[in-house]
Amino acid sequence: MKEISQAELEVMKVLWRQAPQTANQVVEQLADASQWHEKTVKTLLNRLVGKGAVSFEKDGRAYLYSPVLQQPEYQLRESQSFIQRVLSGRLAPLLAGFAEQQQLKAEDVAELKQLIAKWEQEQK
Amino acid sequence: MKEISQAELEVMKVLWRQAPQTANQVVEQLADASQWHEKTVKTLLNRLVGKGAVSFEKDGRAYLYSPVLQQPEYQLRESQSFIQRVLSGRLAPLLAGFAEQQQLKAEDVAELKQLIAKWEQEQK
DNA sequence: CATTCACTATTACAGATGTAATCTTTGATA
DNA sequence: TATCAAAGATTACATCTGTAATAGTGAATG
Repeated sequence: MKEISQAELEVMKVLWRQAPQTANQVVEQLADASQWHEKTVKTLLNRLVGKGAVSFEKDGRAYLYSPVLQQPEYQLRESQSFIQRVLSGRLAPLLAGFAEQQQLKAEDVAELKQLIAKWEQEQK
Repeated sequence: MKEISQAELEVMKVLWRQAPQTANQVVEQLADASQWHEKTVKTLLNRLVGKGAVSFEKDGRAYLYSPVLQQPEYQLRESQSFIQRVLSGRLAPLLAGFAEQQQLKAEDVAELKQLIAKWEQEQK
């Protein structure tokens, strides 16, 4: 799988929220947030198909697009490469970055606690 | 400060380990690890100077290069942007992935606990 | 059935990036 | 002092990216 660019990632996010979707559905969602022209979004969709990250099936005149690459896999892969490349293999600086942004919500903390509990179970 | 590309980052890492260094010192360290031609490394150094991430002072015929952008700042900035761009501001999915791959280390968990403790302090 | 739309496919083009090669300058050497 | 060699500066060139515009095609409409 080829690398996915930043602009392409925004398109993937839309497809990850819901799939399949027509090009126009994707365009609409991105028009709000990003000011992108319809043609731009369609180019990005095409490139993603070329890269094997998105597939489509015909539905009459239009196509229905779906992600091939799934978000959890993408996030894991990118995180691992980011941690190696930028953080020299250490997760801690990333957590620190998170802390400084002060954007932890109660819900997140609960989730993190659960993760820790599970992890500690497995260590025994 | 402009973005630093992946190849440029490798040059920064060498300068972060030690500074100042001549172009040739940098070249030598990268020749081992990366197969880069001398000219390539010098181009990267130049681009980094152009981007304001590296400075130099003359030392006779050669230049001595030093990082302007420091590694901790770079790591923090990149981490925050990565958290937003790739993780949509949420840490849990990433950690879940790591846990699943048994890549979560005790050190990471300790850091995570601290993060949570700090958060809980702030809530009071 | 001919024409027009609405889609997709193809093409465009400038700036960034990877990866060097060539040009210019200047200190070192014969 | 004239020449050479090594540093940095400039130029090169294919890809990738961001951001569209234009061309082609088949389904819907008059």
